[in-house]
Formats: sequence, structure tokens, C-alpha cells
Amino acid sequence: MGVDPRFMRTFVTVARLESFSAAARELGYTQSGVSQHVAALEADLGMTLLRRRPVAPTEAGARLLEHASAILLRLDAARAEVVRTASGPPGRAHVGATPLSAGAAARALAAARRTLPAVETIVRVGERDAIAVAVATGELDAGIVDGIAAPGDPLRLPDTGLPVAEFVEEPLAIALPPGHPLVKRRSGLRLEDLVDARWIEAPGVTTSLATLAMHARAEGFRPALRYDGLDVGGLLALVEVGEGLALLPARVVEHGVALASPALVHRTELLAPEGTALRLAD
Amino acid sequence: MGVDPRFMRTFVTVARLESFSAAARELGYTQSGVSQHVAALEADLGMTLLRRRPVAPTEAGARLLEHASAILLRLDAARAEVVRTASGPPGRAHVGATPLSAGAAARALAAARRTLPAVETIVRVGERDAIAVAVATGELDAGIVDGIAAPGDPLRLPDTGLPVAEFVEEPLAIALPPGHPLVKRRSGLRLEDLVDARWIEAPGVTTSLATLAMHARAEGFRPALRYDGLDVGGLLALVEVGEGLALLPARVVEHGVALASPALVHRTELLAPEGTALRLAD
DNA sequence: GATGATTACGGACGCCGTAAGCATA
DNA sequence: TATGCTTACGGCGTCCGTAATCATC
Repeated sequence: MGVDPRFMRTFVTVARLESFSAAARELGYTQSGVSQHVAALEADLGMTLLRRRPVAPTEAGARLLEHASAILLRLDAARAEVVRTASGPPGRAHVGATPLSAGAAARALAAARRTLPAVETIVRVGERDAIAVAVATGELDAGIVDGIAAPGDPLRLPDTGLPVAEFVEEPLAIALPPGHPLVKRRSGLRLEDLVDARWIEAPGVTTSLATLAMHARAEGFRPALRYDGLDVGGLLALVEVGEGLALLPARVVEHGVALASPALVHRTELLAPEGTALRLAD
Repeated sequence: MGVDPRFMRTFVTVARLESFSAAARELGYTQSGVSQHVAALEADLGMTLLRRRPVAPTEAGARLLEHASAILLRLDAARAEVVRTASGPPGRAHVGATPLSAGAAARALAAARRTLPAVETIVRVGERDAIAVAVATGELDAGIVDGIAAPGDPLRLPDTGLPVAEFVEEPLAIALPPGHPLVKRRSGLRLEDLVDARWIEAPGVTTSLATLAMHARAEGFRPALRYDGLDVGGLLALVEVGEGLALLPARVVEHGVALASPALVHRTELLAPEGTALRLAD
């Protein structure tokens, strides 16, 4: 009846590794134990969740998987937040940042240095959701992430219950190669006008084209090229040689055209438990 | 180490009822069992979660509470969604609707009647989050809810993993008493211009003033009057006699002024598991 | 036949009720 | 003193490992 969350943990591991025995190794159980975990889940729900040999989720198992990882994440977040209340003054400041917010992270740390004692400090640059998860689970003490959103709207992050401590919104611009006819055009461009343009998919740096399409409420936005780097310079270089366009905060775009005003903004959020010493304000 | 989710369930119940024995009665345990549940949680997390006599959450307990209800909801939603995959063709159509979307619900049902067999049908009108939760946990088969949002943005609902099957967006208007100087003004009004107006807080019908303030990115919006009804007519009547203003879909507003265009829209969403026969389209 | 999942079984642990103890209003 | 939470203890169910069985590539 109660369904131990560890069973779900083994279930998602088995599904990910597509193997009972591999999951057993990873989790420190025996092959038999893993089998029993899955069997218990299946008995509790009254249906088979995995097809065996090859191991693959059934229809029901696939549905459970979507929920299971979210639940496990939130469980970890809950534990982390509770134990955080017990810890005294911070002896460390491990901060995560997305590439476009690394500058903001640096300034925030510098400002905090004035009041903070000399604690061990680490800055880690990574993908947005990964940073949010790391902060929620207590692996990091604060995170600064960015993305595009409607004005006033929080970023769409994995559901961890983590509060947005602060945020800053900036105008967006479409980065273009220098000399492009649209550069420095008087009036701003609407995103919908550029569905058929050659876009660069750079999920590590800026919003993926899929979410961009959702905000523009338009189909299309097919990637001409994919950039897997975690830095803005590389992406801008690709734009400059004409490989494609990218939507970025106007601040970092040298050659480009502003986005028609209030539809979308670039948003930088500070994710941290209450009482953080960091400030985004400039 | 594993923490049975039932422990969290008892924990939130104890916190809600502020009593171990009352929680025991409600959950069908003995007083001793409840005590042991809480003790197990406290032991697992290594800190006390509740102060006794009077029963009140500690700092750590309060943090846990925020997560616990979300986790329990998602657990119920996961179970409901998995068992739904097993159920064959629907033998019933229990549909929930918020007051402002009851009309849309009626039309959707009428349209579905053409293809659907004569199944038992119930329409329940209720508060927005309650309907979302009921659909997620399988209590209802579909829900139609409404609220205000930025164009293209989904409504902010409790995190259940439930997909938005369909949605419709409409312009908003500020309902005014007839003869009000602003009625039928040429240009639309911005929300920020009306922070100091007399607003009616009607959480059962339209968005609460708190979320309204968040979208307008402005403080203020203090309620002049609170309306606890679940119907639009009563709210409009209050507006008409000059008790205050309300933000509503333009469709239902007879005397009023349109909202300056693209900032906010009224959004109606169909919440249902995949494969629903309902359609919002008109 | 080898790899890998399931079933059988036993020890240990954990859940929960009964009943006694203890603290606070 | 009474109400209400905690602790002691015992039965039963559950978890998980070892080992044997079964199935699939």
C-alpha cells in the first residue's frame, strides 16, 4: 500500500539502464532485490511496468516514469531544505551559473565578499536545469540561471519548490552576422517573422528552439546547426560567420536587431534558499 | 533511510489538525502509531519537526510541510495516471469546471455527445486548483479551468504533471459600473494605472489580487471587498453598484474598458489525460 | 550454454497495536 | 487530575540476501 520510494528509485534506474542486473550494481542491491522491488511496485499498482528481455517500459511504466523522477527530485529537495535549516552560518559558497549569467554570478560574489567571511568558494558553470536541481538538492548553495520568458514570468524550471530569491529582466536581441541587412534596423523584429530563418540550436547557452517556438506560438524554428558548447563566444562566432541566428540578451549582441518590445525578455534568476547573502542587483 | 510516504502523510495531517490523536482518528491509526510515524521522520532527518503541546511545526517542519503536500499530490497523481492506462473505454464523464469556464464545459460536452455513447455525466463547478487536483488524482476525468496569464503561457497550477490538452485565449477587460467615465474608452488601460482603484477580491471567480499584482509587477491592489461566491453574476452585480472593479474576460463584461493589448490574456485550459474526447474549440 | 530475470526460503528489521509511563494544561 | 504524547514490548508483515530455477539470446 505504501510503496517505498526506494522502489521507484530502482524502477527508474532499471528503466534507464535497461537492465535489472546493471541497476543492482549501481544501487548496491543484488539482482534478486531489484527484481523484487519491481515486482512489489507492479503488485501494488496491479499491472506490469516493464517488459523483460529486452527491458523496456510498458505503457503504464512510461507514465509512471514521467512522475517518478519528479517525485524523487522533490523528495531529495525536501530533505536538503530541511537539513539546511539545521546548518549554522555557511562555511562554503558553492555557486552554479549558466554561461550567460556567469558575469552576474561574478559580480554577485564580489559584492557579497564585503560582508561575507572568507569562505571556500567555487563557481560551476553548467546547464540550466542541472544547476536548478543541484541547488535544490543542496549540492550547490545558490544558482544563477537565465532564459527567456514573458515579462514578469518566472523561468520554467524543474519543480523543486525552490524560491526565486531575485531576478533581473533585460531586452532581447537577435544576433546577426555583421553587415546583415536587418542589423540596427529601426523598428524591432517579431519572432514570428523569423520562423523560417536559419537558427542555431544551442541548448547549453540559450533557450532551445522548441521552447522558443512555444513562446512565439509558431511552428517551424528548425535548427540549421547545433552548438553543444557552454560558452557565448563560440555561439557568437558561429553567428558572425553566417551559420545561423541566435536569440540572446541585447547586452551581449554586437551586431543584431532588437526584439519587438514587450513580448519576451531575457530573465536572470537567483535561486537560493531564503537568507542568501547574494544579490543580483547592480 | 527510505522514509515511507505514509509517514509524511501523517505528518501533514498532524500539522493540519495540530493534534496527534485527531490525526490518528482521521487516518485510522492509534495515537501511538502516529507518534511513532513522526518520531521515525524526525529520526530519519535528525531533527525535531514538531513542537508538542501545543502541536506546532518547527522551522524545519515548516520547510518540510511545503514539500510534503506537493510530493503526496504527485504520488496520488502518478498512481491515478498509471491505473488510467488500464481502464478501457470510459464508462463515465465526470467533468469539473471553474465558474467562468462552465459555459465552455457545457459546449464541449454537447459536442462530445455526438461521438460519445450515453455515459453517466456529471459537471462539478469548483475552485481552480481543487479541480486540477481532482483531475490529476483521477477523481474527475477532465477539467476546464481558467485564469489570467501572459499570452502563450500556461496557467500556474499545482504541479501534477497533467498535460494541458487544449487552451483558448481571450482578451481581458476591466468591469466597471455603467456610466463610469472610463467605460468604452478608446485606448486600452494598463493594469498598473489602476493599482489604487477599489478592487473586488473574488478568488472563487477570478484571479486573486495577489497574482494580479505579480503580473502587473506592481504593489498595491488592496481589496475593497471580498466576494466568496462561485458565480460571475454576483460579482458583476457588485461591480455594477459601484462596490469595486474586477478583471474578467471581455466576453462577460458589458460595461468596461479593454486591457491594453498584449500584456495579459484570459486563458481557458482543458486538463485531461491524453486521448480525451473533449474539445474546447468553438 | 551463458547471461540474466524469477522464485524459494530464511534471517533481520520495521510497522503498528496494546498497555504502561510521563508531561503539561 | 485529565488529556495527550511517548516509551516498552510483542506479533506480524516486509525487505533483502543466498541459492536454486527458469527463460531467452
